[in-house]
Amino acid sequence: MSVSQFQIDSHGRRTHTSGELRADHVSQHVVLKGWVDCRRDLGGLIFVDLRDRYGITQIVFNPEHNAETAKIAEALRFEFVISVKGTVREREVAAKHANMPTAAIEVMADDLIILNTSEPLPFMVSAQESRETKASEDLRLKYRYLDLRRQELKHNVLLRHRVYQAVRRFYDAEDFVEVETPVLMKSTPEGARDYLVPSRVHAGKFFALPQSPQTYKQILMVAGMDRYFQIVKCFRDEDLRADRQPEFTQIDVEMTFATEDMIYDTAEGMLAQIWKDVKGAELELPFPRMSYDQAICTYGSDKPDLRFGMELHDLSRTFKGCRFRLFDSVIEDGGAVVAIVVPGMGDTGRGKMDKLDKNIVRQKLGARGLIHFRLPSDGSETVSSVKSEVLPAEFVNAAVTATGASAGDAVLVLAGAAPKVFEQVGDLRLHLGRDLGLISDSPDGPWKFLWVTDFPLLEWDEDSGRFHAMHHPFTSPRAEDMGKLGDDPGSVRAQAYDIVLNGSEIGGGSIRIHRPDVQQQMFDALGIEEEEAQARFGFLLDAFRFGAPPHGGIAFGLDRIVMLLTGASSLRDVIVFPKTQSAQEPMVQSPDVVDEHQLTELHIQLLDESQDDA
RNA sequence: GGUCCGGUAGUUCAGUUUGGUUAGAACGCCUGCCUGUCACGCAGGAGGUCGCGAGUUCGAGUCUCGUCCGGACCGCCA
Repeated sequence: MSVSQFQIDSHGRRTHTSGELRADHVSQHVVLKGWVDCRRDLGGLIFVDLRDRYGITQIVFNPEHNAETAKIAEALRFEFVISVKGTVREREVAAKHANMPTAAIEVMADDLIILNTSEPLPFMVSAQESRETKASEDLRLKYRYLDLRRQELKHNVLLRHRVYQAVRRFYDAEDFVEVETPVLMKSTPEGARDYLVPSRVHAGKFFALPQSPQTYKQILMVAGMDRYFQIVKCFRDEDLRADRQPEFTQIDVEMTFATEDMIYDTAEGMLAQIWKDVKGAELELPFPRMSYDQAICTYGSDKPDLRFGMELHDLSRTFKGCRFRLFDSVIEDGGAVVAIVVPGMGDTGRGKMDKLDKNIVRQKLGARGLIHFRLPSDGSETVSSVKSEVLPAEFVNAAVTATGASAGDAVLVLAGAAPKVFEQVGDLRLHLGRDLGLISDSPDGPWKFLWVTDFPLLEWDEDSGRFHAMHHPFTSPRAEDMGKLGDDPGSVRAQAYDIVLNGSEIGGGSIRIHRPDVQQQMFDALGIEEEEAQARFGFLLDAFRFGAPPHGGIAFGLDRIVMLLTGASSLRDVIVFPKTQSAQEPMVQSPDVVDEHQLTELHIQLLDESQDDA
């Protein structure tokens, strides 16, 4: 029989999936349907691993059992779609993959129907190959439907599904209302760049895809919805990273009459639900909290990775008046001298240290240069990278004491302007943590959650010469700092918080402003003119005039959460059809050009390429 | 916008340092043999615009310039 011949599926519906047959199914007659994961043709006997979403079952074709069926089976190749009618039986020889759930049995085929054939594959899909594919990501994205058949990606998709369900179950039980907010909204060019959608009906006007449903969810609070959540796509037209996609999914939450503690409780409850449902893990609640200032001073980051120690030490006082010019000048200018203690680095040679200095500290971190004190493990005298004539030994020893370093450790020191030098040492800490194998990205944890609280409300932007909202312009200042908004905006703390997991920011939120006068003060501090504020956010200011309740909320990066749960190294592995780093989608090849006609309808005229530089 | 790495058979790579015969390997594909495999085995075969374009050279996969694509990072991401 020719393979190309059209086959009618006379087997009827499948009786089982390829993942569920066990020893107690033996001697049952079954119908299985799925893909040929692989085929082992021994000349007479043919073994086929039949795969579907649920698992793999071994099918045996034996010419002595049914010659005609065995003959058809010779034509089977990778990824053919087949229907098999047969009898479950115990395996004569123990399976080599005894850990496979269906390893105890096989199906002796009585009949085989080839439902569809497959051309030779651009890359291997079969289970053995798929644990760690060698295919380039480019190719995998182009043939994403094949990539998604692989164990790893299939697992990620299914896990992501369980996360959605856990989230919905939790919020529903907590009386939250799921509401869909518009995807076509208006551009609010504060922050990230918007994706714009031209309006056909209104010449020269544009919708924008939401960077977040922020203003809508606040208005839902004004509307009395009380508790809202949504699993929602958000869009940002910025450059991509391994953990950044132009369209991504948020778990968006807002609560009326919320305090920070109420938000923390609910968020912790939701995360605990996810971890319980997906990992069977009980998270320890509540999560620890740390202020933004403390995070920067202790870890040099607003998203500290607590999976390992190596905290920062501010040695500015220790080195005060040390006569080492670099330290003295930095301290005099209000900068800081910051150190970390690296265990096991006390015997590291000068060459390696210089390499670290050159390749990492100077090139990658852009810092001024690494100073180090090594404490050999044999307890001999501390070796300083700076000669004692230049930096007296008493100061080196004081530094060693202050950091608590002991034999076998190295003390690494950077000096520079604060807070930048803290961040640089923080990056160095992360680099070394990874380098020394102190960080494990295993999907089994450990899970180190942390709330980072008391973020600054504003940050100074050198380029535009004005303050920017660190979170967003609707974030409420702390009540006690409200008075400083006018004279000393830089020192105002916000009621804003981030939730950090293993050094990744997986969510953030704030208590919002709910009074028009405070919102106006905030716009003033941001240098947004009244007219402009009215044009951009008038609808929100209006809403605040009609009994807006106090409210606050949080949004989680669902993709990042799934990425951490799966141990994936890239967001692209947990998104079914992701964009490449250049924000394109290789399978459908978007974005793409459109007809002149379509453009005309949208009142759009393209600039000449040559005018691009203008 | 910038820095760095990569692009050679359907796929993953070697070959580029030092330019020189017919560009190799593994997997996949095709043919034949093979009745207990599970990375099945054995034998044979087909398969290449060395990303693209210019340049240097007697001669370029290899050197130079440009360009496109992919990736990591910086800037950017309220």
